[in-house]
Amino acid sequence: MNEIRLIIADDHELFRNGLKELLKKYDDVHVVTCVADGVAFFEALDNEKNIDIVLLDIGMPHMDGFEVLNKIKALNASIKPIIISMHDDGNYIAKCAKSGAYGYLLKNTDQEELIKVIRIVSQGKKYFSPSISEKMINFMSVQSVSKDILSNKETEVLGLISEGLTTKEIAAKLFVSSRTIETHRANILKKLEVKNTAELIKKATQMNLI
Amino acid sequence: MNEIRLIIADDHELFRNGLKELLKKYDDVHVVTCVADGVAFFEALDNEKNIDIVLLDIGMPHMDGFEVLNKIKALNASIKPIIISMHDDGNYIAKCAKSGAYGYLLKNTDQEELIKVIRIVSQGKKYFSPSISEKMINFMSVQSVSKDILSNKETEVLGLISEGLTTKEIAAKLFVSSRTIETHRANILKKLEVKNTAELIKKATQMNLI
DNA sequence: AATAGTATCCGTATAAATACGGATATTATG
DNA sequence: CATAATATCCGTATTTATACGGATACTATT
Repeated sequence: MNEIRLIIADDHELFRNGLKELLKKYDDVHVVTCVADGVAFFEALDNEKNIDIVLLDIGMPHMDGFEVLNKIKALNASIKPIIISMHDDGNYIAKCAKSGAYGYLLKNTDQEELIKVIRIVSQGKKYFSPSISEKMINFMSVQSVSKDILSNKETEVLGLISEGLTTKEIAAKLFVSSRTIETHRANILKKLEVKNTAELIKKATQMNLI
Repeated sequence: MNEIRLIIADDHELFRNGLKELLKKYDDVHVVTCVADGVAFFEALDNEKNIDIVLLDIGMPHMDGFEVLNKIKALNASIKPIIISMHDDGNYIAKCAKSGAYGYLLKNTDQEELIKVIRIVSQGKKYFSPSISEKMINFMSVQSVSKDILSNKETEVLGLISEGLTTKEIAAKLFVSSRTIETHRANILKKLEVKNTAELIKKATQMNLI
């Protein structure tokens, strides 16, 4: 029988300890240690090896869950993070998915769900429950209103800008004068209510325009 | 009994007609019309009113599924698109979710799943099956390797750049000389292997850095 | 103690972007 | 048909960004 070794990272002592007690019931799960923030978590990770899973709270002091996720990802560590959050914002969920979370649970999840996700994730599979996925998908589509504020040409120019082409290069590519592209640029900035290229690309990305 | 009125948009005649036949079995579903591409779809939409759902193929000539999705979204139409695709790339799935799809089915889905999704979506709810969601989530986290290539200061500067601040403004904000920020900028461009701000912001977004 | 990485600063120069203001031909749209 | 939006073009001026090359002080790590 392979024991699942996990760490609990949550700044609420009661929750942390409760969770630990609760997991004692399951023979295949061993809570190696509990920590109260991201910094302590990485210290613990240095001492303990062969950790399979971390149950990770998002809202922690010092180094929050997002930072921990990103750092784990950067470290290329084999530990698989499961987020335990109070919030079911699609925003949060999508961020966690992007940052490499293997699961996302709400704090009011029932035990069956919790142990189920732990077991699935311990095998290296990701699991986001249908209701969580739904929240995320809804969020993803919320953004972006109108692709229509930009004209076709403007959209085309925006695409080329985002690829790093300069005004001159774009002009050459589209067989028009640089002044034309400059005008397009100016109009795009105006329409998206931004003041320079950096902000433009950021906003366009958010709006799903490129 | 509320009849579900739907349009089928797919460039493969056999598939289109087969689907239509198949849906005849269900009394609550009425296939209003079938079209072969996006342009024809919008023409049909002009003539027929009260369409609830469109079963939408991604790979169509003239105007493909993505474009149709985006246009529907822009129109703010009440019609709810369900994607029927041959591909289960997380990439495609995520794009569709972003573009407002209400469902995503593979072409080898079984009938039960199809009619189930149609009925769920007809009530205004989105439905992406667990296996489809999983593909998408896996894709989302694939990107981004190292937050570590940038130093702390560089990351900070990058964040401010992405908010549209100029070099001078950033310098003032961080109480250093403009030349320092210029150097940071140059180093960031070098590290991310891009040649200007536009490309920088795009790449940073993809890498989940901002 | 030495090395590597980071943060800070400087000069010179060119290229590119942004801010004004104005104009015409074509295409949609009411 | 008239109006509005679009794509195209132009000038002038200023501000920013990018490309070179070089330097010092601090920190952390070997």
